[in-house]
Amino acid sequence: MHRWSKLFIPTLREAPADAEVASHKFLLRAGYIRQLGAGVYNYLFLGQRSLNKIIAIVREEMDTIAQEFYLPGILPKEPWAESGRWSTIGENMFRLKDRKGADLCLGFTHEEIMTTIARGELRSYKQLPQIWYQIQTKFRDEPRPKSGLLRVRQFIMKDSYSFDLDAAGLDKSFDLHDAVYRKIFTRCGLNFVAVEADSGAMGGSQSQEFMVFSDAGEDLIASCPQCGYAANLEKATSRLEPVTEMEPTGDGGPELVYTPGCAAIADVAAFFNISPASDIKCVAYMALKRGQAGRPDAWRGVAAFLRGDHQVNETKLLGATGAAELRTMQAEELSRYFSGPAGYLGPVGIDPNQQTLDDGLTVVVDRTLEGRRNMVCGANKLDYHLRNVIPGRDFTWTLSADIRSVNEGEMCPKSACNGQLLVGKAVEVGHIFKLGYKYSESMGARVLDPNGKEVTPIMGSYGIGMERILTAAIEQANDANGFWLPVSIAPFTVVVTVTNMADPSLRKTGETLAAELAAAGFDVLLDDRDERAGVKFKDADLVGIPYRINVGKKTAVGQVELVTRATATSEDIMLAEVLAAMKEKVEEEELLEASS
RNA sequence: CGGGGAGUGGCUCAGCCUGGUAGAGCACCUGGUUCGGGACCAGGGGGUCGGAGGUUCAAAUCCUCUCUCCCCGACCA
Repeated sequence: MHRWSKLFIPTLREAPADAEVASHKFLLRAGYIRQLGAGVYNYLFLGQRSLNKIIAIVREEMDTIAQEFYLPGILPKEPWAESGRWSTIGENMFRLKDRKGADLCLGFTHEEIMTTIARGELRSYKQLPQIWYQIQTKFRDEPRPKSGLLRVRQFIMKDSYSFDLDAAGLDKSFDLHDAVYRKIFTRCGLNFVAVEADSGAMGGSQSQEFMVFSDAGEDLIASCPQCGYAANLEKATSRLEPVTEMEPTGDGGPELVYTPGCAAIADVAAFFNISPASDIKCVAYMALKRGQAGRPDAWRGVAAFLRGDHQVNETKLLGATGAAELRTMQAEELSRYFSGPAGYLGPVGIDPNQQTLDDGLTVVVDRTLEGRRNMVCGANKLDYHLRNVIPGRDFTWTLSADIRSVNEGEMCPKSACNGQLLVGKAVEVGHIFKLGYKYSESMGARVLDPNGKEVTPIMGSYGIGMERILTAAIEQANDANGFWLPVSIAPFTVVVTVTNMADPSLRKTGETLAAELAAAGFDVLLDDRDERAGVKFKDADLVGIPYRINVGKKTAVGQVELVTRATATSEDIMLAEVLAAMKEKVEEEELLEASS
């Protein structure tokens, strides 16, 4: 049992002006955390207590499929140089030098380090599979830390790594993680969804994120309410309604039309009286091509063409082109690749590269343009557009790919489903993905297979952000007065609020009740502060404890109030029945979690 | 890195435009009265106004530089 009067729980009546999102405000107001710097926080008593519970759940579940390690947070340069990431990660890695001048960095993720262990020790297929994990502090010099604990520069991560003999083995390790992650998030009371995610330009065949819907989230998720399809917008696809094509004019060939002042899609659509879906828009990028085999990096022009009512998805475009980075073209670059001004760029008359990211202009068209007819596009000439343009007949491209973001309301991509997609913001709490051979290959991890042949183990990498779990839990369960956590991760299960400590009988009843609850195994906080009842109620509502027992006037008739924070409901209960009632409450909650 | 905003007791903020040597509410300490939804009265402690430089008789206030934090974007294995 803990006594509030002896604890450091610095609640705030008002949220600091810096806090914007709900979880940030409440973590501060409830005395869970205090800020030390941008994206760097002190975790105080309640915050640490909750995190410890989260960690315990993660550890307990991970132990069913993996072995816990603990790797250093301060790391030498060499493994990173071998994998190539010392140079590709860039500014997000905290770097430092030791007294001898040797390069070091702070742990950002541990693929390289785990791989050094694997290559040093694993010799035979008989030793596979291996799944190794750790729960450890990670350091990332984020360009923009934000939203309290949501995006920080130091955080606690459960990261695991699997080593398998072949792809089938990796599938199994991946599926084990999928199942365990679902258990973990369920036990933490999160209302989560598993979504398909982009696996990045660096190989990797499958990637899945675990998301909790919240407006504080930084990712956009497309989901189908009918069939359960869900994907990160970076990956999501959809089916489109058929488009009514325009009738050709004149001889049906491209026709130059004077369109003064019509640089924006809306202007063009209005001028021709067409839907933006019949217009072709152009977004011009410079793409960074990584130099192969010691050759230097180079910026190459990329023109993306897609429907006027669609938006380029830069993650998809990165994947389609294999570029390392994208940025939009600047005026002087536009004039190098195009003859016309911005607003009048079009695909007709352009000579696309044969090879992606070669010297000239790489032309990428969105798949939805293929098969379309009689479209309108810029004429690469100020104040002129072309109509009757047919992709394939009137222009060609370097490659055609899905490079657009789906929009809410489009049809679910599953052919058997006719649901309409929803798009919502979400917080990423976990990510599992199949790495492939990138690290094992580059760093020389090898084992002998049953035939005595040397083979490279295939890897997977899996992460959970501890603070993200806490943050997401708060985001999904708060009101004007505070928040409530699931019993499993709350710092305390129940707070016993003695409404008036000056009354010896109330004090004694509260003490006895709290002791009984503690003896029965509940995490009990006794609010024995010499404060007015109103102050105690406000604090109790604020700090995330799911249940409260008010020891007040009704003790005269042998009763206390049991308040359920989530529903803000109160029931009068005989003192003798409190233990049973609390057990019932907690069991109900666990059942609810288990069935979700 | 681009754009915007903010740094004044622990918190929320006023004062700045138009220089004259710092205030309110909450919090804190003491005493008293209260005691079921952030009480009241009285007394009290606490601030080199983010930092450096400059202008001036005089700077929280004007000027220059700088640091930090927040928001939008870029970015985010």
